[in-house]
Amino acid sequence: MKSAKLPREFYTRPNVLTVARDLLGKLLVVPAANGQRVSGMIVEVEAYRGPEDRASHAYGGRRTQRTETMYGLGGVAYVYFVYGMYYQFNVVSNVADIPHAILMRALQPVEGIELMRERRHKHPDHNLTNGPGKLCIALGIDRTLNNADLSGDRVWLEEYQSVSPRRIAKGPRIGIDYAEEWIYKPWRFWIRDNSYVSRRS
DNA sequence: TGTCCGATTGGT
DNA sequence: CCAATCGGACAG
Repeated sequence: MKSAKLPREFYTRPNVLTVARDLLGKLLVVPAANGQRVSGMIVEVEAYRGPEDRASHAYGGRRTQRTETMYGLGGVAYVYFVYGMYYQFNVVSNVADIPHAILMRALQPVEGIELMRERRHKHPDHNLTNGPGKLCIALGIDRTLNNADLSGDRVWLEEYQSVSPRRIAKGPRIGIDYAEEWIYKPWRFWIRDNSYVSRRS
């Protein structure tokens, strides 16, 4: 079957948890410099629901140079830099001025695996894209892709595999110990038993 | 401008 | 368990 980029309407839906779950099984594609497709199936995500979500960068309506991307119309990439060395790739959802976003936490490599191995030097295949920082390295994602339109040709998502609700697991998000009561929201979703899901908690 | 700290990772 | 490593947010 022919793959098509997900339509704008996929991203602009109001419930960020629904959009997050629906991202599982989709293909994230980032062409390399030579045009070669490098891609992975999304197997783990986390939803961030600003402004009420204490874990979100947009908590309390915080609107700065960094968070501005999340206030745009759904269907763009929100890429930011953390811990002095890693990028994180998010998909912005909902309509303009509602700062919802979904973090890609893990992928299952699909295309361009040789290039991923080079970029993730010395790591075995199961460790190429099983974490939010790792998948950005493997796919060559950096801050130049911040605010990139997902209907454009620099980065996009496609239909790939359908995932039945039975196969979707959920639990608390990772690495947000500062988020008070929002720590416990089960807004992390992953494909059950998939060996590329990130391990840490 | 100064301080604090992070939506992580890899090595001890 | 902990260091690496530096930009963002915010106080002053």
